[in-house]
Amino acid sequence: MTDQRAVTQAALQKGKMVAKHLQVREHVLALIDRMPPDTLLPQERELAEQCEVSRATVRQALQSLIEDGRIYSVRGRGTFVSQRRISKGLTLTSFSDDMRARDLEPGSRLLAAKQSPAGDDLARHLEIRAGDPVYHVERLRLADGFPMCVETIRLPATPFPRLLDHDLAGSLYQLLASRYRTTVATAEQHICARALDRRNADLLGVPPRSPALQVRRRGIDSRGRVVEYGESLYRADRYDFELTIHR
Amino acid sequence: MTDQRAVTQAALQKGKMVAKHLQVREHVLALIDRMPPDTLLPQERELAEQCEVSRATVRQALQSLIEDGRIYSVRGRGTFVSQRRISKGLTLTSFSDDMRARDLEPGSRLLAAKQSPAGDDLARHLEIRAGDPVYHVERLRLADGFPMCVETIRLPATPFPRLLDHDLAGSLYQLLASRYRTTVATAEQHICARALDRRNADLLGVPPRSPALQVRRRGIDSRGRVVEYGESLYRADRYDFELTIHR
DNA sequence: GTGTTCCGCAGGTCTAGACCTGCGTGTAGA
DNA sequence: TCTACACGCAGGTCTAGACCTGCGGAACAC
Repeated sequence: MTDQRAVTQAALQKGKMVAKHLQVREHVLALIDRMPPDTLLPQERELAEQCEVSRATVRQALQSLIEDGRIYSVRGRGTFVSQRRISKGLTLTSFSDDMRARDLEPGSRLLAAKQSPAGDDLARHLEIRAGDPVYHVERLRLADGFPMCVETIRLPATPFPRLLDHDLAGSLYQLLASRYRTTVATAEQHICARALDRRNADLLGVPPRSPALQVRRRGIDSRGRVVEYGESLYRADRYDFELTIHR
Repeated sequence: MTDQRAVTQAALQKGKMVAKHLQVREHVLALIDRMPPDTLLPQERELAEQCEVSRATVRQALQSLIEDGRIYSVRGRGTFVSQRRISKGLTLTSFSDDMRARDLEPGSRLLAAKQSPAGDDLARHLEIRAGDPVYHVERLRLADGFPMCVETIRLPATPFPRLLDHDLAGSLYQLLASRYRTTVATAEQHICARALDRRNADLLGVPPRSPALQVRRRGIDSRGRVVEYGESLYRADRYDFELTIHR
């Protein structure tokens, strides 16, 4: 299969082709798209032949789909299409993605953006030293133009020089990824209910003391460094948090 | 490596040996146990030699550790030890377990237990036919003797004959497991904030219109059948929901 | 002093095979 | 009729290689 290889490499160099296991993944996704739950998929050896790749590559693709809950496999029997249950909340998404998944157009209004030294509490959450410089970004997040949540994010300033000079209206996660090569790999979230104070109620356009969903989030990159500590207050009447947990 | 193979197989047959990739995993876990964060691990080819396995097997082990957040890898540089964190996995726990994890003694006061036919809405949630018999169990859940949440659970009656005859003060999940051999394998949860009405506020011992965390949960067993559909209203001042999500 | 280029390191992708093991079924024996 | 065993299917594990690519440092050039 040396020719095949040469073709792949050449294409990859031109940036016009993706890894084979991702191609197989797409192929299988297209297959299961028209299949009812619990339908038997072609066996791994067959898929390998169809896609002209080795079985190991097929297995890599299937593994990723299993992790996504799209398919499941039973030893000795085969691989099957999963029940089509919307399992949102498992994936780590930005506000923008989250809104788009709900068929809403995300928007943003910057309320504040400043830099100041960290207090004891904030330093503990961000795992930095008290007094280290920290960015504070506060935004009113909109869905189809209507207020959805008030979001306050704090980031350690040192790893992200001149962050506040960028456009802060869009996805912060995207900015961190494109400008600073930092991805939030893990997030610890605390969810609780709160009554809105006057200011936040006004911002969200609801009466004071209305209930809100408070999500405190600590974002951690793949190296285990804390990159953000944020707090979001969602309008209770417009937002709920969905998640599916297993075992 | 045919001898090695024969040994492995013989041992596996006797049930005295685990898969090699799991052995490698343990090996690496032992290594990183004495290492500070961001320490460089031996390279994959070296580990393969140390453990006398192929590089693919090493990679399988490392992959599982990356998914667990124990290590991270940087292309072209190597694999490193992650920051040490206690990641409270997204485990499916009962109220009782949940409270014990918070060092609180779980309790319960039965408010209602009855059987009635399912309406359209409830039937849809439980994936049964309208009119099918359904148990309704309402309980005030206590932590160290103080009200923590009001919980309403509905279960299809058919799979659980004489459920209401049992003691309903303890863990319902435990009852389902011990008496009916049914385990909730998956749960879909919707979390939102609510203002408490008069009745529930009284039950929880807070002023009316106080905010509460509402958790609606659909429990599904390993065969994909809906086992329960419940709704819990937690006192916002005493409860928050923690979860860690990975990308 | 400051880019720029080159090179080596180490992880990422992929192959073509081999063998193991759980599961279901079909068939033969009790 | 029912149990037991044999067989085949299909996923699970593993090997020994090959080549790609991002990263960082060193050597070189301006």
